Amino acid sequence: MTSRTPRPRERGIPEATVARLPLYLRALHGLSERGTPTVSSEELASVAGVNSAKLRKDLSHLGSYGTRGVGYDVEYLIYQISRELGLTQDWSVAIIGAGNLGRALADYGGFGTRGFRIAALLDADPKTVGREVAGLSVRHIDELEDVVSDEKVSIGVIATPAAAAQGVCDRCVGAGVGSILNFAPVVLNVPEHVDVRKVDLSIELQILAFHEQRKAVGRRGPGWADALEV
Amino acid sequence: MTSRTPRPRERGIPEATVARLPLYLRALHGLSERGTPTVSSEELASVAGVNSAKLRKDLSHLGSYGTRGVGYDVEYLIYQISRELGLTQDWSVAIIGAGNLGRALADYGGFGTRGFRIAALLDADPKTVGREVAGLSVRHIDELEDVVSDEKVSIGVIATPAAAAQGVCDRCVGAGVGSILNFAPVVLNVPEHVDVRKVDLSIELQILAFHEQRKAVGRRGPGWADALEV
DNA sequence: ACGCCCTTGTGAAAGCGCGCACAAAGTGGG
DNA sequence: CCCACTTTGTGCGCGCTTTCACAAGGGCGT
Ligand SMILES: NC(=O)c1ccc[n+]([C@@H]2O[C@H](COP(=O)([O-])OP(=O)(O)OC[C@H]3O[C@@H](n4cnc5c(N)ncnc54)[C@H](O)[C@@H]3O)[C@@H](O)[C@H]2O)c1
Ligand SMILES: NC(=O)c1ccc[n+]([C@@H]2O[C@H](COP(=O)([O-])OP(=O)(O)OC[C@H]3O[C@@H](n4cnc5c(N)ncnc54)[C@H](O)[C@@H]3O)[C@@H](O)[C@H]2O)c1
Repeated sequence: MTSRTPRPRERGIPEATVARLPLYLRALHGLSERGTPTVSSEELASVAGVNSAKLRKDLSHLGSYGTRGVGYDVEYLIYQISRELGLTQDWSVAIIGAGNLGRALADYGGFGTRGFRIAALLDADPKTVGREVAGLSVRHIDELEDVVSDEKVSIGVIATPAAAAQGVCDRCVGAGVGSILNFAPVVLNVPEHVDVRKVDLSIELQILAFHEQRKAVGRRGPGWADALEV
Repeated sequence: MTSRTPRPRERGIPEATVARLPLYLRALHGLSERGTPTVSSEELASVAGVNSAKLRKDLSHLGSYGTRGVGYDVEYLIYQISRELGLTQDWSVAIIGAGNLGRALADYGGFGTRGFRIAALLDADPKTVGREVAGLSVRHIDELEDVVSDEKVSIGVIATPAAAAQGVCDRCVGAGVGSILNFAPVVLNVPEHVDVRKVDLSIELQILAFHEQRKAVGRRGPGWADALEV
């Protein structure tokens, strides 16, 4: 019981922690640019918008990289978090669907800054294929398998209409893509070993609407909705 | 104990449930379009990609809208969830920042379909102001307060560069906006009564990279990283 | 009218995540 | 060298979330 765990980083960082590490990383880069050499958990937590105890516990999952009485060395912590997240290597990303969203993503500078390289932008529409976007020529969707294989693409970003998303997803998986970021408003079915994350604007707005309505009901006085009930 | 709760919907639906209701709603709309009259928790859960027990517990927070032995009436459930989320009324949304992302959002049809109306698209750049996007003329950021007040905007979408986001956010809050959807990679500080949700591409990619790296380590055999440790 | 079968709604248990509060550990001053 | 001060790393309890498992409830066939 008192025997300390031999490995600081056993196996498996809590998912909630993983989701916050990029947040810390962003905050640390901000500090780094301002030349700050060290930072306390209190300060860093404040910048990242989280509780300081949570921050410390999160970081403790990577190892003991802080110095008691001092704080964390900014550069060293950036390196450790980056390594843990796998950002010390480059990742090739393919964006499928060169519509409004796909083009905005491709054109977005912030992508490349963290080691993500846009290997290709693909589309099915002949009128869109060949078009130049952000220094990339839009390629035809049938080149997907070649692109994934040649460019070692491991992350696919789906920005096609909802109806086409599952089909595109299947092709990505078949070609060897291991992770998918889905913008289309559908639930994608994938094999066990493939990770999917979704971004859904509409869902976010609906959640905001719910809370907004709650506030409105509060102002109006509770109980008004009873008139609608049977 | 056996006395049934007088109110089916006491007060406060769990946040995790609220976040899934839009998912169910989307699935139900799909079923509705296909003319399906009723659906069981098992089927609906499958379409929405969740566990059926979780679905039933989620729905039970709104009331007892199912029929044992049969399932849920699709249209009725759509209405109940919509009402709970506050989608039976319209919400005015202002998009601030008419760059790549802001224009893509404004041009996105799926926005309006769930009762969200884009009241205005604003920008600070004189070259962008006046430009026509998706039937809207881009207005100057200084009109923000007027727009919010005149159009009863309660939700603000921030699509400006990170450096401008907090300032824009403050102006939104000052003008009376109660909810903010933030695309800029910064943590926004807002008063207690304002809700903020964020969408961050870069974070999503980093989370995917983490898992991708894990898979790679697994294939390569564990323990290889020890060589880097002191 | 009755009983079978299906599905809901929900206790209960297990799991996970959060944050308090504090001991341990390292720094710097005298 | 020692002591006071600062900050980390974490044990612990609490509340939220998920999942199981099943009793209660309702339709439908006979
Ligand atoms: N634009 C937004 O702000 C926004 C917001 C939320 C969600 N979305 C979702 O993102 C997706 C894309 O949105 P958008 O506004 O860019 O749509 P869009 O219609 O502008 O672009 C879709 C593109 O996908 C291409 N495409 C269609 N089928 C394809 C296939 N099988 N393979 C490859 N490409 C194919 C089309 O040719 C088109 O260029 C949609 O699912 C939409 O619901 C968009
Ligand atoms: N494009 C993407 O795919 C993407 C992805 C992830 C995150 N983001 C983030 O979304 C935001 C917008 O991205 P983008 O690609 O559209 O950038 P962009 O540079 O194309 O557009 C930003 C727009 O905001 C306007 N602006 C600047 N200051 C303003 C102010 N004070 N008030 C009003 N408008 C102002 C600019 O004039 C410009 O039109 C950025 O913070 C970016 O980091 C974008």
